[in-house]
Amino acid sequence: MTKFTNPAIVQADLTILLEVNNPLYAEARDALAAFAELVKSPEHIHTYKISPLSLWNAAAAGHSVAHVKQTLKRFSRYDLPPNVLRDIDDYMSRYGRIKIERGSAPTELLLTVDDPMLLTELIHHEQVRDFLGKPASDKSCSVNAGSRGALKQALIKIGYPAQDLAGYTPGAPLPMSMRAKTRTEEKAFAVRDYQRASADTFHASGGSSGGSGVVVLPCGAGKTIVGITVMSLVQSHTLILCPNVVAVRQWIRELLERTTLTEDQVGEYTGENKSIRPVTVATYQILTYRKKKGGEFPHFPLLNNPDWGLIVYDEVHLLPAPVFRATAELQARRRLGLTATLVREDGLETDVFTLIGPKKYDVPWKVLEGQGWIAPAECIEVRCPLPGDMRVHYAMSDDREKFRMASENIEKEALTRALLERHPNDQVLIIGQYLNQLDILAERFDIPLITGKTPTKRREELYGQFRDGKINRLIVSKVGNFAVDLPDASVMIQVSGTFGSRQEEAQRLGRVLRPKADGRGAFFYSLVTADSKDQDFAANRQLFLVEQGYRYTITTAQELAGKAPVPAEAVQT
DNA sequence: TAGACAGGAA
DNA sequence: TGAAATCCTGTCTA
Repeated sequence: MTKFTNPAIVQADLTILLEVNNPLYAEARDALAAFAELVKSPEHIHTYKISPLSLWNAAAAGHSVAHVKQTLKRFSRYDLPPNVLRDIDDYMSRYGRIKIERGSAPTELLLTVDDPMLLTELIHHEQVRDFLGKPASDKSCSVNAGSRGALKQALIKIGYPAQDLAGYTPGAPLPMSMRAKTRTEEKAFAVRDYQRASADTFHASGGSSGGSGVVVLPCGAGKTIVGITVMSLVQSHTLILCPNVVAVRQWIRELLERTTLTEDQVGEYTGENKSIRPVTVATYQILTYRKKKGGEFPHFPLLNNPDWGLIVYDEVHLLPAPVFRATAELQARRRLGLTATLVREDGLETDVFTLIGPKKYDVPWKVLEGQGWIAPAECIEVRCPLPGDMRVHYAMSDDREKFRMASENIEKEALTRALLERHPNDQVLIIGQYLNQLDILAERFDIPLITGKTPTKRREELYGQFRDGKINRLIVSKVGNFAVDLPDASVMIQVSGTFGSRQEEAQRLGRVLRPKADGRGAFFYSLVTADSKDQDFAANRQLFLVEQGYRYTITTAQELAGKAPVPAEAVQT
């Protein structure tokens, strides 16, 4: 059936074109998010892509083939191309055809399939056969000891993701529960509905299939609480891995504040402090540390400690490759990945899916905004041209130089000045990629600058002043991407960003999303050089946020000069 | 014995 | 694609 008012055009190459200025746009966007990925988001028509992985994630989340097809039909303008229906059938039905289950002997694992032919194929497949033992029946076959992770990786590589139902080792028991009030301040706190729901879904979904996977929530939505709630469900010794030391300390603080765990039960395992306790919080880096290139990993035994019944991967999108490899060996432990943006720019999404687990739960950021858990935000891309005398030079430069020139465009200085004047009383963070550029801005506007070289003491001092409102402007370099202790602001001005990292943009927006006491919205300005590499990469950076329901207003310096800032509530889509 | 700092890694 | 940040360890100083 053809319905010309529908917003989507589904193409035979598994891409979907979605018309933005259509009454059904928002509904279609939210429905597509379950099984397609946004790849381009120019003003009028957005492009989504259906991939095998996006379909498997959907299947793992419990969406049926019929549901996916139905969704496409509902929003599609034209009849669906027959091959698209076939591909959806084909890919999605593969999820669940191969299962890994517990055998009759305690440690035995079985690979089972729905069709003897498939088993024959696998037993003879070059990339798979080494992980398999003797056939147990015409539909099952033993799995070589220790090959659970490697087998799953090999299977997904040949297009057959395995459903892992073999369950988990319980780990050493650890009775613990959440407190009703925080420990030191005795403030009452309750686990929010979506936090409870993500923990329950992770822990319980489908019986033995529960217990490994990823929960996706924006910064400030309380991912730590999700982790802690899961711990209180699992009740076993737990290893928590974090991207940096500040995050390690934060976890420890939260654990002590919000659970019945005591100091002697929670340990820090970092360069500074190496205590292993029933709950141990470590950095990724200490695991990947090697004395010299190609040497051994002296801290790996921490991972293999048989007591862990649960391993939590904080910011799983930052997981380094060697930890992946180690995780392949840990498939019998429950694994919880936490992240604000599941996307990885290095294409290791498949490894996350296979070795940590499928996406178990996510809530579009806009939904949390609607419930008041995060502040409404307006995203504005402000474009400015290169100065006239730079254009010839720009035209003659190679791509690398072009990006740098466009990023450091001197016109951004005037633009920043205009934006600062526009927000005289707000807490404003300026964030950028190049120290040179930030140095110049810091000097021009007399604003303190924090970079990687700034000693911790000075950082804390400035963060503190900013938090108390003693200063209301701060310039930060890439430190701002990772610093969990960065204070909240209501306005962020991004003067330059990396090549096109979607997760970076999301993390940065997350910084201004904490709900404001007066209920006002936040502003996220991204300064971009018009018609340049900068503009191309900015478009890529925005993808994840557009997928989450944010709309970027594109404007110019001149347009901006004429308008007063609009409260974000008034411009919500 | 804590803190500061340099150097190497990924 | 490149720049910048982080972490861990070892060494030196107070």
